[in-house]
Amino acid sequence: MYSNFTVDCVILGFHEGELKVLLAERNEYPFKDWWALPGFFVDNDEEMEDAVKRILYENTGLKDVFMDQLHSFAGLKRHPKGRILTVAYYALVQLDNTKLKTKPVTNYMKQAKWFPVRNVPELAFDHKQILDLCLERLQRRLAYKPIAFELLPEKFTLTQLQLVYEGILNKTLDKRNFRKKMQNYGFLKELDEVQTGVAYRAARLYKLDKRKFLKHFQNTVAF
Amino acid sequence: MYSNFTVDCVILGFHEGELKVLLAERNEYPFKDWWALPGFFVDNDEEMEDAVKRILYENTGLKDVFMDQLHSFAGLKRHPKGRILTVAYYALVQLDNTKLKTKPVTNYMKQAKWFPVRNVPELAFDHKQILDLCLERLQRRLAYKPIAFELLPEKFTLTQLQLVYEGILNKTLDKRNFRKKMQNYGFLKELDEVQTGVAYRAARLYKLDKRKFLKHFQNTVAF
DNA sequence: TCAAAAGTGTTAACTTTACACCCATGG
DNA sequence: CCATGGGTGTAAAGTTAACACTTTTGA
Repeated sequence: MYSNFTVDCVILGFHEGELKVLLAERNEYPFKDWWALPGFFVDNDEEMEDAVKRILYENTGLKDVFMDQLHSFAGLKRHPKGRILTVAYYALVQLDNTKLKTKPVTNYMKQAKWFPVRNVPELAFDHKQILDLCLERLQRRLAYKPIAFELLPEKFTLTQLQLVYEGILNKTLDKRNFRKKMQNYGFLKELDEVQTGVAYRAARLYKLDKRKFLKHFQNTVAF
Repeated sequence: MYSNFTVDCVILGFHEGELKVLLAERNEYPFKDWWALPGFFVDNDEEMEDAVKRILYENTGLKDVFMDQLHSFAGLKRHPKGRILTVAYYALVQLDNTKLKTKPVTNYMKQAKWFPVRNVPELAFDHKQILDLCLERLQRRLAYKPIAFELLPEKFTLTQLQLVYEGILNKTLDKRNFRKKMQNYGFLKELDEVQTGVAYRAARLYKLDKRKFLKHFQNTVAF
């Protein structure tokens, strides 16, 4: 039994040097055949976060991902059938090649597909607005939440980390300054391992020390 | 005709060197006689922001105040009668002595009263959680939204401004450093006026140049 | 041996922090 | 003339920004 409100998910991954968002092609009116953020009604006896997890699983096959609430939208005209309140979330997944193939298992959508966040097709409802808000928030939260790390595998190189920062901030950064700053924070653990399978000099791998990260940023506000 | 969701408002003002929140004493079950954030069901044909404005007006007699959405709460157990989704907002008002007297005009509450934000009575529902989240958000947003200025009259002294910053950040700041920094930003207009009615040297008055403020902070993110 | 990306240091500009006294005013 | 808060500068420490070349590796 469905409640009267929905959740919509901005599911983000990082692939080929780009930030990507998972969109679903709708198979239902209104906006049939349009691309939209994955979302659906929350069940009556279901916690909102569990609905987000369910939608995430239905669309990507993934569980246990980082998520955070974004904003709620309840405009009287946002849905042609009358006001439907939606609570927007974002979720960050570790996209590798094995996870690129999506397999939507519901019948209210035809397919799901990853798009570069700054090059999406026209979206249903107010979903473009939701996506834009999400990107703006990520830029701010990047400074005090482990957002970049949730988009990367457990072990990563500094170049990969820099590319994620650049993708979210939508600008290029200086390599030396970036590495110096990251290493000075003290929450990166340098591993005794290097990349494998590359045709050039293999880069050192690092891990996030989440305890130190959170400690570092828990009280970071202006002044 | 009411919709099935509510808005709850963290209404904040600044008075006597302290950040204060307006609380309402409930006159209805559940939580009859408890203090709570002002809030109510949104009407079916009413925009959510208009509901917030309505509640604000009912509780304070004020219109045209700064407000912003905070977060939505939809826990299955947050309301004893079953899940009721609420969208929490905060609103910032310019509290002067003429506005301190509150006059709730609804019958679902007995009275409204201003409390220091860090010394509130036990609150109904999950309202303490909402208030705490609000204070945390304000600390972050203070750095890039004109929050402090919305709590002050149009013309204010630098000491008043510093007190607001201190109230929100919940710590004391160095007077010289604060003034230097604020004046360097360049968004304060120094007026040719000074305070009146004080028994000591009158302080210079300033105004916010909102255009310059927004320009200054529109692109402020880490790196 | 070449192509590709890894890795590395210094300097100048700017920002932040710490700190204490004299001044102007009204009562 | 005194109590109260208004107003002001400097130096040291820390952070950010700009900038280019050598090294390692696998194919």
